[in-house]
Amino acid sequence: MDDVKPEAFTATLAFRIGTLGALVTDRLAEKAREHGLKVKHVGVLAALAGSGPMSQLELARLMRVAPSLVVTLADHLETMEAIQRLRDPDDRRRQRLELTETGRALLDECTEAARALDDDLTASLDAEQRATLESLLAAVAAAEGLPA
Amino acid sequence: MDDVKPEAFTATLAFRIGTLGALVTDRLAEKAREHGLKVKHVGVLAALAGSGPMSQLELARLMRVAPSLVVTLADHLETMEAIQRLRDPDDRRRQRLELTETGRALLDECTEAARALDDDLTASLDAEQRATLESLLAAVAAAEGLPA
DNA sequence: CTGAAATCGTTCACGATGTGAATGATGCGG
DNA sequence: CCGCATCATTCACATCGTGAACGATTTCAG
Repeated sequence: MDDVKPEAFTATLAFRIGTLGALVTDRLAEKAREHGLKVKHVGVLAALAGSGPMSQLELARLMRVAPSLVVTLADHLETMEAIQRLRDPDDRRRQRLELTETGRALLDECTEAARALDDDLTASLDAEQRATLESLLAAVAAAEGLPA
Repeated sequence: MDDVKPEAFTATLAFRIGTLGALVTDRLAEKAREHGLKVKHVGVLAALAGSGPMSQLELARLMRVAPSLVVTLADHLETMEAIQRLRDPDDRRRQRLELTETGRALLDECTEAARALDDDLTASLDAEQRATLESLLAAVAAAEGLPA
């Protein structure tokens, strides 16, 4: 007993998900860069597509990010005309962020790129295993209160 | 047909693994900080424990990190007496990094913390689902050439 | 109605993290 | 022995995100 395996730490879920997450995010960043975006920009587009228009503060909470960061993300997306920034007439402190057609198209392209990445990642898995993995990760993500 | 779901991007494996990875790494960082370490320091300890003593360059390649970063990581770990840095007598350019007893103990504590985190993450899963998830992630990680 | 307090977005200075380009020391091949 | 590769180190730098002000607006108590 008490025979601790040397690889115990790297065999941990926390370590595996962490390192895999970093790897995957790097690759996703490359693809997003081809469209002039960072990963978080795509996160904004996805949030707006998934939850509809919202204020910057709502978005900040959803993305678990400082409100000041949303400013710069929205700035860039607005410049690209991927989103519209409208003062909420009912509360003129709020900026209502809304996806444009351009933004939707951009998101679709990034989604396509992400799917291609998925295919690559799961190349060693059969269809059933892949579906299982997706389902289990979705469950864990949901339990942690992550979007979608 | 062609009815694209709004949540298509967030339902992607790439996005899920990426965001989950960030979340998990943050939590792991908190635990590591209690021991005076960053996550990458623990990565160094784990690598040395798993693959045995090695040079800084080997470690840099294993961790997919710039050699200059290994310098500062090793500096800190050496100060804590978690590793030993010995000039390789056969090739005096190399620094042979080796885990000390202190380092081993530190790694064990961090592994324990990671396991606790794992339990938390998989609280909504039964034992079989958790084992399946671990196995599938290990397969994906292995296919991407990640350690352990 | 009015002034105080809260809310939202914005700006800015800053810390934290990691990289790539020099540099110096050492090893190796002709 | 000399030229070149390799390893570790230092350092300047880019990137990323945060938290503390601040101004504009809304809300609410009295």
